[in-house]
Amino acid sequence: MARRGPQGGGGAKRDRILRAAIMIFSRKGYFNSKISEIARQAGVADGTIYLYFKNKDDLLISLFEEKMGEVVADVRARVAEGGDALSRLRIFIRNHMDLLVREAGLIEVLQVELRQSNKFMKEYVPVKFLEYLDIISGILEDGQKEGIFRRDLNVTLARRAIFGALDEISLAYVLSRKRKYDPAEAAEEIYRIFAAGLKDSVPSEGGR
Amino acid sequence: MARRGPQGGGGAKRDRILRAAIMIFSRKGYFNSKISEIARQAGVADGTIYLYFKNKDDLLISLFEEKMGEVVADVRARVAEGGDALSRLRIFIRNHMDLLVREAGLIEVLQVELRQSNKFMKEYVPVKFLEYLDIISGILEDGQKEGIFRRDLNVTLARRAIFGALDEISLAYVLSRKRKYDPAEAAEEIYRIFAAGLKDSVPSEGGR
DNA sequence: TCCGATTGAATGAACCATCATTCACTAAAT
DNA sequence: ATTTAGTGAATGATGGTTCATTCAATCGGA
Repeated sequence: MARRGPQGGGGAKRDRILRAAIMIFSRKGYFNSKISEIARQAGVADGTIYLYFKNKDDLLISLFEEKMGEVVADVRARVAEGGDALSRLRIFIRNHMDLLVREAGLIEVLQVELRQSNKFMKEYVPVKFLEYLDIISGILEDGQKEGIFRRDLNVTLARRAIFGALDEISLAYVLSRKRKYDPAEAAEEIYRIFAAGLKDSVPSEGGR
Repeated sequence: MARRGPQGGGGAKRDRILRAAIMIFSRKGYFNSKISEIARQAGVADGTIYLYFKNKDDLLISLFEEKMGEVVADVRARVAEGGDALSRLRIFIRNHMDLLVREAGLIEVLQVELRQSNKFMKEYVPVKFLEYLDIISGILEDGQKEGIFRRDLNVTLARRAIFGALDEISLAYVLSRKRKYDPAEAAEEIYRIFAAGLKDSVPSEGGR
């Protein structure tokens, strides 16, 4: 079970391959990336990759799960430092945007390939990604208990909205080479929108 | 210029192919869809596709531009019926969610392939998609003039946030076969969040 | 210490299935 | 008869995967 390469554990070579894959996948996308390119980038032979990964798909999945796992563990720790739900929401948002700088390649792969993957990996469930979303749910539910957020807020929907907003802004950032805005400022603006949006309510049969 | 098939204009056969492509692309994704499958689905021979489209990429791009063009024109008309910025925002959001039902396949293709396309079509700029985003900007700017939305709102960021939220929720809807929520209700919840979020502000050094 | 044997990681050329694309041909229309 | 739409089998390129072989490290007997 869970045997995954010559040494069995997390070898340096395995990690070199994973890093190379992030680099190549993020540049060209999964389908346009060749195993031989990844091998070259990692400084190993084509065949070596198959000592550590079952096939090309497995390489992508391992990348999703392992790297995303690190990200999730990291955010959890950071968010735990926050006080009330509002400040924790802010930390979460801020952290997400900071990831763009720290882990640009990884984020780029996740953003583009995670969607695609549903189409060609029928069996795969992105566990770690769901955990990431659960962190948001947790904050929202706590906020309701604390009386900060609306009680009738649909948490499932709201967490998706928050993630979607962050994701889309990250995407725009990553794609435009111009870097039109600063991630930290963006985080603050997004925080303001949601902090106000989750808190108060607006007449349901609104404007004219 | 813009010659694109035997009849030159929008033939019925051309449209059959486009519709078949939406169907197949939405099921398997661009790279896993075979021209021969699309041909079979459309009831034409493989070669016929090349009478109407330059190549596989061109088929995808045409699909983006033409179908998205129809969508944009349609939303523009609907939004124009609204009164103030708030009610127009609500119409826009509601319309987006309704599209999920009316144009499920198309939406699915756009959501998944638009991101990918940046990686392998270096020259392609998704004009119609940007127009869609511009509709949101327009609403937001009007809202500022009307004194409904914060003057210091970063419109570029906010429109991305709104689109991102909608897009992510649509994605969840499309992917989960369970249909956990109703698009109309989802639209209302999203509207409430943003209506409140764009309007009021929250102390910038919040929390604690 | 030295040397042959054994082990398993690493290699990369070759294999072969998969499609996108082409084009010689047929059918229909004018 | 000539032109144009449509066909679908054949072609050629591509690239994931395999596996026979090489190489280095470790081991044990003298």
